[in-house]
Amino acid sequence: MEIAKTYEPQLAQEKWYQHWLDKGYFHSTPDHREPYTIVIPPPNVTGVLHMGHMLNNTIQDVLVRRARMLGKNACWVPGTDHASIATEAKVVQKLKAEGISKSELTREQFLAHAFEWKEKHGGIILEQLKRLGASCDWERTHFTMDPEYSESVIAVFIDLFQKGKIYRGVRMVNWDPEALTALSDEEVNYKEVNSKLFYVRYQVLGQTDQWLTIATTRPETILGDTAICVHPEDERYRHLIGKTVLVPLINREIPVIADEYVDKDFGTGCLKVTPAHDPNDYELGQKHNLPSIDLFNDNGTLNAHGAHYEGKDRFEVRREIEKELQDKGFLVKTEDIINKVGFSERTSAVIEPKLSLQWFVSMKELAAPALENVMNGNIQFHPEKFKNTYRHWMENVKDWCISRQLWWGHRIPAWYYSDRPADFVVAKTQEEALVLASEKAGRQVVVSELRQDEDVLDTWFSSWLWPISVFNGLTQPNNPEINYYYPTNDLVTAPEIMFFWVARMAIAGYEYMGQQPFKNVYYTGIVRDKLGRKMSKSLGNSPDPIELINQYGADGVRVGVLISSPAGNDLPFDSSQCEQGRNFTNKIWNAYRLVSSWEVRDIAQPLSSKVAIEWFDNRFAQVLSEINSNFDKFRISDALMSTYKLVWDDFCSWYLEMIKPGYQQPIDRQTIEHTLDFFERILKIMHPFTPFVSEELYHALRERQAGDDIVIAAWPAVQELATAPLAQFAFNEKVITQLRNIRKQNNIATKIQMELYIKADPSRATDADSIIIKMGNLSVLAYVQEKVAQANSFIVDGIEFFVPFGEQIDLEAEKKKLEEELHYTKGFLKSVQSKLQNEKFMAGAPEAVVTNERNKEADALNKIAILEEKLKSL
RNA sequence: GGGGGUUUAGCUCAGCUGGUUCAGAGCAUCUGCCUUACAAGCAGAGGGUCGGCGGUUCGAACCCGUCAACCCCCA
Repeated sequence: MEIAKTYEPQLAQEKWYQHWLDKGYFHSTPDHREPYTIVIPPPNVTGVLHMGHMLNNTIQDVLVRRARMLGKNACWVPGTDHASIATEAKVVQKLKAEGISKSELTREQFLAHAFEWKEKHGGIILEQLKRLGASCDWERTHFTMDPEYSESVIAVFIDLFQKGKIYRGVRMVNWDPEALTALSDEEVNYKEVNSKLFYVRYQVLGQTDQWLTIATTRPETILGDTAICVHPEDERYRHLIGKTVLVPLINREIPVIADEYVDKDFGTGCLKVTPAHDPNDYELGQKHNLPSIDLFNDNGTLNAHGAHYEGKDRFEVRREIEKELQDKGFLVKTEDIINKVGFSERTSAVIEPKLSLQWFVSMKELAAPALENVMNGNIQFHPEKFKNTYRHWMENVKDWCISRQLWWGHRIPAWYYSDRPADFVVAKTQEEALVLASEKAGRQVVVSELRQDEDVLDTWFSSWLWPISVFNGLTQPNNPEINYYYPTNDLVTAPEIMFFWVARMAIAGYEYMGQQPFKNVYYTGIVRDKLGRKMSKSLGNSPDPIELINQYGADGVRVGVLISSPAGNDLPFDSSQCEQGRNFTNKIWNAYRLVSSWEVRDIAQPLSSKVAIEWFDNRFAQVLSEINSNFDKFRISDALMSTYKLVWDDFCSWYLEMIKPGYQQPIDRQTIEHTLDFFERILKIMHPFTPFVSEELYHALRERQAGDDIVIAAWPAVQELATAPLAQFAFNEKVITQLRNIRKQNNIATKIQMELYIKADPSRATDADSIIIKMGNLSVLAYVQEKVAQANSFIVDGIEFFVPFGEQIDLEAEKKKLEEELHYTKGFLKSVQSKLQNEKFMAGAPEAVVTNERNKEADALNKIAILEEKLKSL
């Protein structure tokens, strides 16, 4: 049968993925083997695959596939995250497009729409992962809002509340006036924008014409001022400390206070303090016991404190108040400045710092074991440098605001039984809440009085339980699965979510399992485009991974994203890398074409083949241990590069060429058997990187019994290494390269045979000379006592080689070449000798180093003698 | 403003305890080849004051100091 000249990946991909699924190879259940567990960083349920996922999941699949081949019980748990704010924003948008506004709907109606959306789009991303070849245990697919998962989230909330770790408090939060919710700090993007700095003067009370001028970018908040603050050592304002000034337009009296927080050099050195609308002002307000005046409604319009601006939008008020301040003589001047403003990641609305009643987790104590166990290495970070960042954050950890004013998510299990904020209980169900409320209130509370908190929990409050709850470790403690799979082995994720996810999983792991959730954390880099920009949907610079797979094959893309992606470093992605990956799959495909084309006969084995087999056997062992050690150190791209070179250079360029029979000649049985064995070993170590082509060729290579598939084949064992064949080959390689050079320089075609004379004792002859004869296409290889005149010559490891000149000779060129080499060697000798003549070197350097230098000197002297003699003879 | 990191070939990166791993790899480039597995290929070659300056040392890409550029995180 004719085999295609190029590898066509698509058929193999469908065929083998389905085969693996049919055989249940990815499904894991606890057994006697050592477990190897990875939980996927759950992508947003309605997301689609982007290049970041591609990189991240390829790495996980490589690790899982190798572990499986190493005989471990490999379990890769997939799933999706409900991603409360992102998903809710998408649903709101979709409804808006249909002319439905969220405010028209009840909570139940909205959730019905949301679930419908989730059913339609959820899981798309998981199907895409299958295209990539991800060997997840799909029977274990989880979703962070599955009933049992939700149960564990609520249980943890209740537990932490009972332990006093969850509290309700008024805090300054990032308020999104469009989505009408608080956001975590991580959901706010700060951008530089062009703003105006307004200089506004406040009259000092009791003085006829004394004014104090402040600078602000937010004049609309003037109505909420409750103090003016200056630096205590600022000579300009010292005399005003303790005095009272009047807020412009409304003439409210506020004090002038002093605090070192104020930057004397910014603006006028006077700061207006609006505790309700700025986090720093809030701190100042707390410190100085200032009242807070909240000016805004939730949607960003002004409330009754806004006086005659009540009901108008904050930005409209900014324009109007500028004019009024100007008209009434309060505006001194304005300046253009650039400042940083926070925007909502989801709605792009300008964030309004806002005081509100929210739920918090008190972090300090909870975080302690999670910090300690990363620092002491129980949890290892790869690369290690991220430990510093982690420590810095964990040592300064702040309380975690976990409430979100959304509907899509886990609803906070708090029940209020009156209008007083303190009158609530935390309970799993309404029935339990009723009992607790009655106890707490000291009276019989009735169901109609109970009102559940409207907020849902931050998404991360569910994903921090991921490694535990995918095995139902909280709802069914000590079940066989959690006991077997937990702690998991490796976590592969991006450094951006080190704090909101990795750190919090560690915290939950110690709090609820008394153990770390994973042993290693591998941080991937950010995928960037050629210009170094982060790949993002909004920039439109991210290629569609599925398109790439269609174009280059899944194996090609996997190699493409891994080939230059060291841990923790950004990956500058270019589709040419996928081309390199595709070429690699094609290379091994063609190696198979070659091997399969040979006719096998019972003939004698050529000596060169015997030597080649011995060499490759050892070479394989050598590279395999390199690959293993790179994997152990999580140096995935290095492991890939070693594999790539072993396949391409050692196996294809050297080994196959060495054993290749002449055109239309048969091959002997011994050699082909060894070759098939090598081929199989190579496919095995390729498998984690290129699962499809390796499975395809594994089956093409030999008849396989049912159940003999490479995906579950054993990873090759490391054999003992004989160094002699490797050294011999390295020597021959140099000789062959020199011969090729001579061919090239003298335009001698490959098919023309050459003669080679070696000036050395014939006892130096070895079986390996057959390799030189074959690869150099020599008619003669002979050992001689004297140098050969009229010949190209070269030196390898101190031995002279001669290739007699043919018809055309270029004496001048040969002479020039020798002179250059002589010049270089003399320079080298000089540097070595100057070292040896340096008394300080001789006194300070260790014996071994000195011996080395002496050897270098002797070698150089020898070489110079040979070169000089050769020059004379020309 | 605070913290962390990076700087080695055109690009992306290795380089272990300071010394024969004598500055390396892959890609790209150049030259010659359609040699019967593969032009998605083969063979060969060129290319770097290891960011600058100063120091320690017999010896520095590696240790110390300093300056510079870039990146990330937090505020």
